[in-house]
Amino acid sequence: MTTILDVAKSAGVSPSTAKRAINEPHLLNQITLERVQAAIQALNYEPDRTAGALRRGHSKTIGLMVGNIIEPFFAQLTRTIAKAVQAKGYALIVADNEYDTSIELENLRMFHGQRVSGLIIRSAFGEGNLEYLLRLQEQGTFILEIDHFLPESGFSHIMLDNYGGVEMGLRYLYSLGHRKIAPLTVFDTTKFQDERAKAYTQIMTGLGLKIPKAYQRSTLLSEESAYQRTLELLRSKDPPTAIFSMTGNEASGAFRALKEQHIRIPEDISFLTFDDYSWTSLVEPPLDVIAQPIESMGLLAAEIVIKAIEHRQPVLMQERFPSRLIRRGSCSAPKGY
Amino acid sequence: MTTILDVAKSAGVSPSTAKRAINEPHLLNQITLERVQAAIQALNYEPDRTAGALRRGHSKTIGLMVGNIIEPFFAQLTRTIAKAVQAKGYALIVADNEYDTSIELENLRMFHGQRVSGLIIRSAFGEGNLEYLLRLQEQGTFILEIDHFLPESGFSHIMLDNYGGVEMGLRYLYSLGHRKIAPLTVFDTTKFQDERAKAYTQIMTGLGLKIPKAYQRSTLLSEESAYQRTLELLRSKDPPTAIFSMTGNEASGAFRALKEQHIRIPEDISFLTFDDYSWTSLVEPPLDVIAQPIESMGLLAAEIVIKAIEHRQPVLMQERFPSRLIRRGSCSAPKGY
DNA sequence: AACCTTTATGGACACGTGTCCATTTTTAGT
DNA sequence: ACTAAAAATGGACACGTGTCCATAAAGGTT
Repeated sequence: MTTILDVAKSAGVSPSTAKRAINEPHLLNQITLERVQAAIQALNYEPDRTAGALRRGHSKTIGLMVGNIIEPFFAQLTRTIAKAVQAKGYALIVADNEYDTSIELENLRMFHGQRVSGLIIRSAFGEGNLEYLLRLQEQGTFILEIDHFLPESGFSHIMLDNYGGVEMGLRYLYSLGHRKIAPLTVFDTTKFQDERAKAYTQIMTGLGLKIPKAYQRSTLLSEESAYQRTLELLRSKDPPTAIFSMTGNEASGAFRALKEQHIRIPEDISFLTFDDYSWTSLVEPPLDVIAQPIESMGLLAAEIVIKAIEHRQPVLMQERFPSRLIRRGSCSAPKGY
Repeated sequence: MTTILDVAKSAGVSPSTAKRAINEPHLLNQITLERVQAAIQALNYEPDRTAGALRRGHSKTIGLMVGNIIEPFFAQLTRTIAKAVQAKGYALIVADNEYDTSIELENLRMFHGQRVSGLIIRSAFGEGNLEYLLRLQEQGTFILEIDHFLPESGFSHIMLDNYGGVEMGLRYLYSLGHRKIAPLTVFDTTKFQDERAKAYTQIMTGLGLKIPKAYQRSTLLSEESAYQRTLELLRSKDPPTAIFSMTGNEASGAFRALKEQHIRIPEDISFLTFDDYSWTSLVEPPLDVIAQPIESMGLLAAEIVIKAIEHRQPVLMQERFPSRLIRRGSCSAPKGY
């Protein structure tokens, strides 16, 4: 493996000078600089980032932990962040926690071992790893939560305006005449309540609507779980006139169930979901969705993290992004309204 | 940052002994082992993998370069591989080349700098970076191509049996009575021909069918490109009776175009595509697809790479996976057959 | 020419681990 | 009790870089 020493020898300069050609080229005499650059080229020299990481104390690497890379929300986030941090000379290490605290811990250990410079995390529910995260932060790793945050952590975070999104959705359905609106979401009993579930409860109450027990059972952010839940809702003795899915992932399971049961949308039931996934405009009818500005969130996340690392001051930024309602035809007035 | 020296001191043993508690615990006296483990726990010690990487010469890190992480095929591959390599103590660094050779080169440099132990790559078209890859290999990085390979590279690879898949699809459409079958795919003019495009040409010819010039224009593996291409096909004076999309990505654009033009499937045109993406069963009609065993391919990829790294012998494995035809109702006999 | 400043270059060292070899302690065999 | 072998532990060093400080050369001022 060629090192900077080989480059220096080949260019006839000292190792220090050779390194400067890479890190502080403006300090070098033009002629010297070119000679070193030629040597780098000729030897195909590429600085060993593992050595740099050891010396520096962190690896110019960003850890990204998401719920599940397969979900388009996370896939797009991953792509945006990967590109943005690479442009700044950082590499992206990805892992997913499958919404499971113990898997998350495994991955946090791995990130710790890799001495990641920063960490962007969509943490699993529960406070399980807060302690570990705080320790990481203490050791100088900048931590940014995204899409979800632990209320007591005090980390920077980037979030959708979940309350606003749910409110927009519920008011929309309400204005169409719906009163029996069932959510597909996670009702967490711990203090780390899902924001959308909480907003649903608050806003429904604010609208003077009551929430039957049957609506408050959780799904698990999974397709299968939402599929089952939807079947249950349809079978209940007082079925909803509208279903409001809080994630695109759940929407897919719910839509499958509705289709299988030959429920007509929106004639029999109205359907609204978070996340403007590309399939939502391909199905019949195309779905009304609440779209998240995923790319903007990813770009800001990358920017904040890099800035915090390079300025090495404790940055605190907690940002909310607005969502957008896209109407395509899956919601209408309920029957007999 | 606590190091193994701190652990050793705290446990009252030498650094060598402390390290052995992690790397070769079977060599230690039970009592000593427990004492060291207690110290590790108490100090929250996590080995610095950047230091290990420097000493070892590679970073126990796998680089994964895909075309575009957003495509479900790559997202699922990423997830499967990430999980599998993490289980073996490796971290996964991801990057996508956007099917662009120069972006790919950037990322290869980054992987090189990170001293990745192995590299799994879905290379961009063209031979642009073959030289760089060969140099990486020479320096001890194991390289595995996936989904696509450069014929002259001699790297290990994991591929779908593309010929078999295309043949299965074409024979299926042929047996239904179709003779005018238009493909959505990349017709590459270089020697690095896309396997599916090549197979299409060969098999159509073998079936005694001729391929109009209009069918041989490329799409770019993108939704938008496939959308435009489909519109063109519909407008042509002798439109096809069946469309065969060679990737799930293109299928989405094509389906959108067909829907927009109010083309009935399969009454007006039959539609078949590679990739069993989850939306394909949600649309009307549900689509016939040729499914790839993505998870099996990912698992084998991870296994081969890790094995090659740990045995550090030059492994050569070139493996083909069969695809599977799933019929759901988007193909039928052409009109008037 | 003497001095100071600026520009350009060189050298020493530490980061935390893995590897290799040396040394000490224990066990087994007689 | 003595020796050889096995088990357990210890120590020295190198990996390639970034950082800090030292030195040399060039330019400017009096």
